[in-house]
Amino acid sequence: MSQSIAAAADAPRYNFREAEPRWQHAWAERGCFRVADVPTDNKPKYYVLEMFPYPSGNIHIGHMRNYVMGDVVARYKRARGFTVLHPMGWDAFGLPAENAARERGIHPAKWTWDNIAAMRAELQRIGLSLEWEREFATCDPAYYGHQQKLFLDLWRAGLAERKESWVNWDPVDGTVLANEQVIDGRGWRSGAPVERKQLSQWFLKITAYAEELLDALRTLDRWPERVKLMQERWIGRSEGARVQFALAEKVGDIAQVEVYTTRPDTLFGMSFLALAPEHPLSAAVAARDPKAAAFVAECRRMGTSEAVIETAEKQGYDTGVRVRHPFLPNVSFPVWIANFVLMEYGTGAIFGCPGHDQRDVEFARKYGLTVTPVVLPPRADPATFAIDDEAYVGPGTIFNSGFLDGLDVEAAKRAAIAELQRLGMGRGEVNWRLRDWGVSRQRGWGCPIPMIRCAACGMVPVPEDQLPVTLPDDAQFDRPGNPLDHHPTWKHVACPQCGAPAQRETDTFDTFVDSSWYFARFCSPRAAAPVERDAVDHWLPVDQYIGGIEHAILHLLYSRFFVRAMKRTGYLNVEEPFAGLFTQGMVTHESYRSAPGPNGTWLYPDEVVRQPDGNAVHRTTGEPVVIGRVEAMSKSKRNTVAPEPIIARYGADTARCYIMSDNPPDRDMEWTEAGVAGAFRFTQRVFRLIENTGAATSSEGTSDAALALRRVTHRTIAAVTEALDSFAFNVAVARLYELANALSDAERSADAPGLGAARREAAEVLARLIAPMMPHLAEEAYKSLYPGSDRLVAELAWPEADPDLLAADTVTIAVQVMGKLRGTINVPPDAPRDANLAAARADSNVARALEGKRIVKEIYVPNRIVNFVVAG
RNA sequence: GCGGUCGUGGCGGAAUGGUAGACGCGCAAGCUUGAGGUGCUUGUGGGGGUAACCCCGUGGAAGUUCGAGUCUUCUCGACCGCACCA
Repeated sequence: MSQSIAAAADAPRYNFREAEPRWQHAWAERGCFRVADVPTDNKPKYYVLEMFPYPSGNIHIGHMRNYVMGDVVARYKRARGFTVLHPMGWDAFGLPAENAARERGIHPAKWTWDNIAAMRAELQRIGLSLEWEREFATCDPAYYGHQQKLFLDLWRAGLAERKESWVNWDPVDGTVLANEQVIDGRGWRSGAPVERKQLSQWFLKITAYAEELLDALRTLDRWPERVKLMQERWIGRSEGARVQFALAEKVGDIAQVEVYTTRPDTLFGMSFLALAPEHPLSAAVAARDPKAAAFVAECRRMGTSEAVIETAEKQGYDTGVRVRHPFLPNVSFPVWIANFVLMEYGTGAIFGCPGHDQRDVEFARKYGLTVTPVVLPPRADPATFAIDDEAYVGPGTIFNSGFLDGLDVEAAKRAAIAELQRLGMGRGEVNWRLRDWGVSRQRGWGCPIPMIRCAACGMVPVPEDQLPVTLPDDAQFDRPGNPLDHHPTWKHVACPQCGAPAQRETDTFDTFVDSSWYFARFCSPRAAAPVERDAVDHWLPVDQYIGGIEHAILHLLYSRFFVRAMKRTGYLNVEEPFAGLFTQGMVTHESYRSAPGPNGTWLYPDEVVRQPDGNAVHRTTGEPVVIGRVEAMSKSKRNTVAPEPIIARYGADTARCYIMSDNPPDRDMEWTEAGVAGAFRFTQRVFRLIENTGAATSSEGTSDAALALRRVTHRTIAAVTEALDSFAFNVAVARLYELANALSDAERSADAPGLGAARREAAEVLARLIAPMMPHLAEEAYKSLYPGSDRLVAELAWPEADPDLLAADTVTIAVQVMGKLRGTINVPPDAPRDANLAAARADSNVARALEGKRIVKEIYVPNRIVNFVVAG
């Protein structure tokens, strides 16, 4: 025993610094991860993709966690017999490159390509099973030229259009923002309060697919429920009615106002009508009423930001105009302009029913408008029921409502709509919260929109033989605004139709366009067309997509739209881009400050040393350090850990192992030095165990010890397989620890017949099962078992569990009395019920618990449990 | 406000309605070592007992069940998303 321990301690250490690059080289040389655009093998396909990175300059731990998860899946599926597509590229357009250009005078292209080179090298050191031959960057004309072609096809198909619209304007970035890019009324990047502004912009008609995008969510059974819910709410279907309200007298040439409502059943509870400040009638009133004009201007200045901050503060202006009630021609109501009415939703006008809408009651109470309840809650008394400051929005019976009286809410909705239709004053309507996708950006580092504005011909598409429209090499980024617009020559071209001097569109696409179809381009990245039909037909949809929850709405919804648009334009024929979606959690870390509160400066983890007592001090000064919260890694709090030094110190496999083993992949993971060290010990231990097994020999035959080890080995195969199938990477690693422990125990037991062979089998299985998580170590360990072989684990099939060895020779049955565990019995599997019950009763502890009691029922679950229900 | 997720040892976490705490970290004792940020052994939910064992225990309360961490209802707490959507 002591001899083998000594041997273990003296065994050479696994030299990952030498081994990891060597195996990476071997995989590349063999082309282990290369597949054809249109494979001719008969193996099933599997497309695994991680959300491609923005080339910011460095790979961070969050990236690494993302790509390692994808790599585990890719390597596992490959071993399971799939032909696996696993590409990587760069989401390379974006603002940081322009900022670098502005601040440091580097051209965005150089900055971006330099970052890509650095990050590619970092990724390669992780040992990911990526097919680098497919790599591309979206800032390459070889990519974005195809995007321009796609856009022109969408435009011809009526899925792209130019329209005047109210936009969210970021005054700091000087650009338009999509609704999705406005967070709490502020620009998602600049953080500046967003203003309302009317501009002519390019839009992609995602609303044309609103219903389909919503309905198809039901088919995405391998998507997280919460992502689907977020999309469902974002698309925002509502059923209601469009109602026309005639003005008592015309304002300008406006004679009526249209309203959208989900509560036509409460029309008799109306007490006012409210308009959005941007509504045409508001403008018409403002044109003749300076006070109204001032109110409208005030609303616009507040933009969306103030409105959010002062959610409770509703403000309105009584225009003096009145509208007639559709069902009560002799009754009219005041028309207000109100800051809480949104022009973008519905018709930009609402009818106010304070009794049954919380916003309306707040508005009515503030301005002294009438409140008439029309829905009577169950068991309420119609004579006394009243609304104070709380609207009643529950179910009930309609009253105070003429022909609707006595109906329940749903029946009244139908009846009201029918009556509106009969009167020609309205109709039922489905409304959507989703708006069209504004894709124009006033930026110089993005894909040019391939359109030309001609004074005579209007908007003219760039002829396809002139694609790609490339960015100028000499754009100047040293002043605010759009560099393409400033450029002396770039935008000046002849109109393709009439030849007259014309101007290019100087806006570029929202970068979300770039990432909305890259997964399709990966199928045939060098094709002369945007995609090669055979390739996308073969590979799409992506079988497993992995990325951050922050893209739950924007990127995923846009991609879902793009697949539909590309299907309509004949590029592909799938319904959805991503059949399976997995959203991984963030990587967090403790934060450190030199002193409590605002006096303390943030310290990097490298500067801090933890003391045995749990306190921390500064590495060089020895000053005490304040340990702060565990939170998302961020540059400002300096609580970041870079993969590079970790890999240099412990090796890629150790980092990979730690990342996968620490906790479930969809939860946030706290990065700790102790955790990495633990994983490092495991990698070294696995190597030593397998190395030591290489020479193990023993007598022929078999023994209990050998059989036991073989059982553990095969159970581990089954358990790891199941864990990997269900994304339970942490459980998979735990099972590998168990196998390593069993192998370690066997190493120390006396030689028994067949044990040497069982150890070799366990060692080989261990080497192959760790491969998805720790691929370099797997190769090195396998090589030590088969020194003469040139097979790579990366090319081997997944081990198969032997069913005979999965079946136990004895099972442990728990014996309960009244549901409480009183003992266990070890019996042969599938033993007869009576024998097991007898054995259970015979257990001394069980017998004691049963003493003096009468058994009234015996619960028996074969191979699992016995439960005696007793009385007395 | 609306919607959702999650509450299990000191910590990360396991657990098809069937032996709660696998596996790891940490900790403790011991062995190895010139040394230990090494290797190894044993122990480690709480309480009681020399022990065999017993009692308690998955945020809280109730329910369904022979049996609940798991299912149902309510409740408390943490986190996330959306938010004047008519």
